[in-house]
Amino acid sequence: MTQADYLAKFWMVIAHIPKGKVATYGDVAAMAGYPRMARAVGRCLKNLPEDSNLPWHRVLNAKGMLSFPQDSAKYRQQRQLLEAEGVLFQQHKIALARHRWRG
DNA sequence: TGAGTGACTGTCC
DNA sequence: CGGACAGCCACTC
Repeated sequence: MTQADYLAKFWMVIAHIPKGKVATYGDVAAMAGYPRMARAVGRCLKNLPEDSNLPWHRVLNAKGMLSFPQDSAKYRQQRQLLEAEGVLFQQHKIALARHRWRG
């Protein structure tokens, strides 16, 4: 197993998250077959090129919150993309129970 | 070479 | 509900 192996799997899992649904970093890692590799998922997204068509905005942390400072451009961008798909925010949190994707 | 860091998490107070 | 903590692993000094 190499780094490229799970990065590729994370990519695939994320690509399969349905519109209007979300998954946590841990979920993505587990679905890809690498439980406890949440951080690796984060790294994966961090390295994503701007022009990738990966729905990276559907991935959030276990608290149901975005992993960016709330006053950052990234936060606003991700939140807008999610709301555009019908994902509801309660203050700064998402109703995970309602939108969490079960592969 | 080793310590610090980070788009993280589950468990245990 | 929140805070501390130990796993986790590639990357950067």
